[in-house]
Amino acid sequence: MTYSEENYLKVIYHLSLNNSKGVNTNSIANVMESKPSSVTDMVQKLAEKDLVIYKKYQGVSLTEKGKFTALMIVRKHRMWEVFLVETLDFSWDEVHDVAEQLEHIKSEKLINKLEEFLGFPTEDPHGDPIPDRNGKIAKIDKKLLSEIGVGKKVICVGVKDSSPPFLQYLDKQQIALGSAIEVLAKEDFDQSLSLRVDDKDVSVSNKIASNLFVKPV
Amino acid sequence: MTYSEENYLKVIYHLSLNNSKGVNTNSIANVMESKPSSVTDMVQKLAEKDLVIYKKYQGVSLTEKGKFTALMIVRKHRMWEVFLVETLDFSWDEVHDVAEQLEHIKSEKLINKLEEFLGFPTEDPHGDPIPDRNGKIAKIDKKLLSEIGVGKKVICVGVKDSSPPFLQYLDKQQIALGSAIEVLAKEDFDQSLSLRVDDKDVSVSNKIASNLFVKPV
DNA sequence: ATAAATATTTAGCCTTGCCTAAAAATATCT
DNA sequence: AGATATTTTTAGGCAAGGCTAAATATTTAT
Repeated sequence: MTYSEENYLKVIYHLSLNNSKGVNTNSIANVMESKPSSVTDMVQKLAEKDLVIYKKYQGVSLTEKGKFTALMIVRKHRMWEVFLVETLDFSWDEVHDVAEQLEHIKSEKLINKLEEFLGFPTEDPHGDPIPDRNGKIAKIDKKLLSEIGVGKKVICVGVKDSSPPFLQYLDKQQIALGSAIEVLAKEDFDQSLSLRVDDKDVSVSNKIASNLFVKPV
Repeated sequence: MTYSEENYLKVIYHLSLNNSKGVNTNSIANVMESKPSSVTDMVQKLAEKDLVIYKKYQGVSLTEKGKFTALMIVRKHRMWEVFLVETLDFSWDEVHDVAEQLEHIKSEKLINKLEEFLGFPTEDPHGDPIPDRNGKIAKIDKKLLSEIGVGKKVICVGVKDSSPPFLQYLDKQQIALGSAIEVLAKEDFDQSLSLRVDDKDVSVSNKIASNLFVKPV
């Protein structure tokens, strides 16, 4: 399994979570910052190795084998993110690029020992679930903050967008995983929210609220 | 800098330590398990990038830039070995292959944070020195056990050969870094040694003694 | 000093993973 | 339904990094 094949499987996995149908060539190319023709090439190779199911013009989907492989890459990525934040004191907006590299290290023993050292974490620093060694993912009960009614109290449990600018914005507003959030008011005009976060009052746009996962308290 | 280029620089660095002259094509090919013609190709590319000095038929040597790059790879390799043994409980004969992968992770911040977490180690689990972030190596005063006279007391500080079979042999004989060794006798016939290791009496062949580094107590 | 042996380089080819441009299939719009 | 737009695939090519076989230097041995 090459570095490149692993990246394709990972991207196809992530795109499959939204699209219930086959993932199309174009969207893979967009995410990978490559060209549709390159995607066609690689997808045909992956199909020959029984990692994806592919019919011309019909999009791609993962086989069981392909899905498991993708899950093990996601597992490694998220586990390393925990390590970087918990053990090496990286901030949550700095870990992605390094984890993109570390996720390709091949050693089952390494990832399992790391998991043990970290105390069997079930979520990464952005609140995304970490697959266990069998590929099982603990389902997390979460909603978008934008869907929460006025007066409700919730706890912040994850981010949908984990780009550095968004994470840095949250840092600035002192919104973190675990923060207690109460929805004080919702503005009809632009769906912006007035919140009480821990002890502070904060106002956030609908776009922010649509990228924050929360769970009922 | 590609994965492959990094491996060439590392191999050239290690071979330079013995040969004071230029490193020859053949020996690089042997270590890399590739062919001399492939080495010629790559060495020409490295020369164009000012990482090595190369004249046809005259062997290769590292430039300052190439040497620093190689030292940073050695630094990462040995630092990760410490992490694997100290933090994740790998044994010293298991770490090499994983460290070969980890040494290519590109992030200065990562290696420096890791160094801090590990308490600024100066040697890896085999007693080899870890270059600091400027490429400086603490010189370690060490001799081969085979050169130590009868009656002398020394401490085991490193291994010359760090292949799993040799390391496992040492484990079996309970010889580890830090072990106190007294040379009780040397056999004229085959240069084998009678040792007292910590509290146990052990006999080792000259081949073993020629692969163990010790320092005077 | 020259012949034989060894080491190194060159030439030409292969695979991987990517690209552009052109062709073909599918989707959309009126 | 038919024309147009979009998406996808095919064809042909390129760079990296490797290979074998043949040519060329260098070293060693007589």
